[in-house]
Order: sequence, then C-alpha cells, then structure tokens
Amino acid sequence: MPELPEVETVARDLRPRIVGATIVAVRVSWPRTLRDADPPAFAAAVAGRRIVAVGRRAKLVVIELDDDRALTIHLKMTGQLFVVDRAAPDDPYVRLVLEFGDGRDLRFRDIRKFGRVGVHARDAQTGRLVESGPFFPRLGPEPLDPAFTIAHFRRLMRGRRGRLKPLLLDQSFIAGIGNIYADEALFEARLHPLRSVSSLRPADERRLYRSIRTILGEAVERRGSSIDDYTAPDGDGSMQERLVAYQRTGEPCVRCGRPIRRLVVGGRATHFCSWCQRLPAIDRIAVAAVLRRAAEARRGLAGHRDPAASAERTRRAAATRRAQARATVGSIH
DNA sequence: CAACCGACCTGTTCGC
DNA sequence: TGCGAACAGGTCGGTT
Repeated sequence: MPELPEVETVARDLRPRIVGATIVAVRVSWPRTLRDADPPAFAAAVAGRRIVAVGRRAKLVVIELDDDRALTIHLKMTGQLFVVDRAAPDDPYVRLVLEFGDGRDLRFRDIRKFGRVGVHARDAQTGRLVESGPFFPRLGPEPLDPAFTIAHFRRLMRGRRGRLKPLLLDQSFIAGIGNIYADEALFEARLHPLRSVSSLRPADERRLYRSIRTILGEAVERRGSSIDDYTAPDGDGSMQERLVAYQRTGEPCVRCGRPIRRLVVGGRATHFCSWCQRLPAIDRIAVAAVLRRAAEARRGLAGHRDPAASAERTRRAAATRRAQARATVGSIH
C-alpha cells in the first residue's frame, strides 16, 4: 500500500512512541512475515534490544536497535503498524508483535500477508543501514533529499530507454514512488505515462523533477493519502483530497475538463489526461498498438458502465474499509 | 536493459 | 441470494 509519504508518516508517528522502548519478547503468528521465516532466530536477535531510532528509507520503516542492527519493515499493500497496551484485544490480521518491557506492544497488522520484516546490519560508525545483502533491494536516491538535485536527476535519466511510468515505479531509479504518486507526478508534469524517456527535452525533465518533489513533499505534509487500508498511528492523511488523476477515471481533468483515461501499463492501473499529457509524434506510432488493445479490451467489457460513477463507488467503498481499519487499530501512546 | 507475467494473499465489488 | 471474475497502493523471479 503505502508509498514514500505514507511510510514517512508512519515512521514519524511511531518515533516518539517507541524510541527508548526495550523489546522483551516477540510473537509471530505468520512466520513468513519474517524475511528469513525463522521466528526463534528473529526472537533471539531482538530480545533485550532497545530501540534507539526510527526512520525511513524508500518504502521501508527502519527501526534501529542499540547494537549493530536495525529492523526493516515493508508494509507492501496492506501493512499497518500501531502501538497498543498489551491488554488490547487481539486482531486476526496481526502477523507479528514486538512486546516492550513497559507493557505495550508494537503490532504489525497485514491483511494480505505481503509485508515483510527483516533484520539488517547497521554501520556502527555512521548509524546508517548497510544497504546490501541477500534481502536488500538496490534502491535509488531519496527524491526529497536536498542532495537530490536536478543535475543528479538528469544524470540518472541518461542512458535510460524505457517509458516514463515503469521508470518512476522502478525503486532502483528513484526510491519511494508508487502507483498513486507516479500518476500524479506525470499529470502535474504534463507527461504521458507511455512517453519514452529518450524523447524528453530538458524542459520536460525539469518539470518531471519538480513535480515529483512537489507532489511527494505536499503528500508528506498532508500525512499521505488515506485510501483503503492505509491509516497511520496518529490518524488519516488528507492527500487523497488532492489527487487529480489517480482513481479519477471518467471524471473531468482539472485543467481541461476532458475525461481522465485509464490504461494498464506494466500490469498497473494508470490514470492520465490524454489531452494535457500528449505524446510527441515519435512515440505515437510505438504506442498506438498499446492504446488500440486497451480500447478493444474496454469494448470487450460488455454493458459499458459509467466510469466516473464506478470510480466514485470504488472510492466510497475504500473509505468504508478504511474506517473499519481505523476502528480496529485504535492506537494509544 | 526493458517489459510482461505469474506468484504471493485476502477482501470487496460487480456482472450474471 | 449466490458464484466467479476482476481488482487493490508492492515487489520478486523467471521469460521473452
């Protein structure tokens, strides 16, 4: 589920609650939640350790311990972290619990069981996570880091060949962007998701760089987008109110009024305005086949329903589900 | 290297 | 009312 802004919010909410806490025991109800699927080894590694810092890298929550190690937690689609009193009622979707010496629990709840928790080495000198090893993916730079400049961005783009949307989702290119913010950044930059990277001119690259930072920055300020199962320990974000492309199929584009269109790119739903995010001539031919196939697929879906109404239904259902998730979490300090 | 596919999971919605 | 298919914000490994 969560992308960079949501994970950042979770880390910030967790920090004041768990820094200083000592882990005295571990409960694992779904062993595969652990990246090495070995609960006894995990318990032995963390028992007695004190938490000294909480941060984020890409979409990972990083919990640093008072030895040379850190826990990384990837929430994937439906993971949630919250702190409750040990006596708080159990929940069938809680997969892993860190029990603290002060009577509280850090609980990891994850309906779809995609989330993963790993133990990683930490550089004793710098306190930074060692970003290597069998379970650690190659991660690109942090887009909101001040060190991530337009020059840096240009250098990364050089030599890349594919299309924009898959590139933005590639965590080894830039870390932390997911499906929502990829669509929003491309809309903001007025770039078509199927635009070829090699066709970008300097002005296009500048707009893309700026839109990525603007969208992610605002999303962090707004505590992320609360959609479906995502909610943070200190409550919902509000970025969902500002999304203008994602899940807006059929609704009028906020810039030109033409309907937002939906395509599947790399297996992911992709939302854009085909007027504001036009393809240059070079790309049109290459992309024509993709668009034709999408049109055929749409026609194939008999009983063509109203896409805007459908999107609205989807959002309402999502809000309901989120309310249930929130009620379940019921986090305390 | 780039893109696509099925896996991994569960819950919800929609068409029939 | 019930049933199956499609879909959901992420990533991985194996193919093409």
